[in-house]
Amino acid sequence: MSKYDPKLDQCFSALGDPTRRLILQRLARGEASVSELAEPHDMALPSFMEHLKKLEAAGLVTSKKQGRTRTCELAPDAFAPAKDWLSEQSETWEGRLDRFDDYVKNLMQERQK
Amino acid sequence: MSKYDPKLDQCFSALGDPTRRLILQRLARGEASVSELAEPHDMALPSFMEHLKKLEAAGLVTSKKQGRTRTCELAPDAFAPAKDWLSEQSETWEGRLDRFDDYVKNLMQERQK
DNA sequence: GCGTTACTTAGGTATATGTCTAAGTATGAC
DNA sequence: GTCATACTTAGACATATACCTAAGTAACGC
Repeated sequence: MSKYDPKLDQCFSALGDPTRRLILQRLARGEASVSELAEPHDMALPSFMEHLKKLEAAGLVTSKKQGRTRTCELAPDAFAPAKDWLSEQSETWEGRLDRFDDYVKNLMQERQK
Repeated sequence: MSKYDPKLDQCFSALGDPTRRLILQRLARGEASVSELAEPHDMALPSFMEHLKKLEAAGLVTSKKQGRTRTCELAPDAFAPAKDWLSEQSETWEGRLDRFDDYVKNLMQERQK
């Protein structure tokens, strides 16, 4: 049973922003430098860096600096914790004991329309 | 290819809060009234209702009021959009053309240690 | 070494978020 | 009809978030 995990807060919150999801979609195709990543986003660089910082804090992205260039990469198994949590809930839902009851209840309501 | 979808913002943001994830975990086991849901949370009811409102806005929860009681339920396929987005990224990542290159690069780095 | 590039740090602002208390409203029970 | 129950609405507040500009710093490249 999944207990409360503060890392999931950061992970899902990070995913809740369109800019950050676009960064992840880009990184899914391969590593990139900060300026490469920033280029399509109409945003000042410091603002953009904040997004990268959150992705890294959430464990979704890793980065290393070589010379003056920072290269970012999708973290290995970046999405596993999020996917696992979601799957666990889906499975609980699908395995509910009262599922048949609900099914019947809905059917009855449909007929009354 | 997934374009920018504002519904995913709400969905992932909703998941980024521990109170809301606990609500969803509870609802995965079956429907419940607002007060049943609120009971384990040490929080004023109006504050708690805000969380429910966000879950509903995100399409994760549905609710109907019968008399003075509002019953909440996990939305059908609540987690599908989130799971789909995550899976799409994982697949892109796993299918990268340069994956073998990376593998070799990592191997070389390991040997230098 | 000097200018250019690629970030970084500092500090500011506006809006959103998560919480509260106090005061509704609508139902159900007696 | 009156009282308790189950939310709801309204309004306040503190912190977090998403952005900005301006001014660093630390490599390259000639």
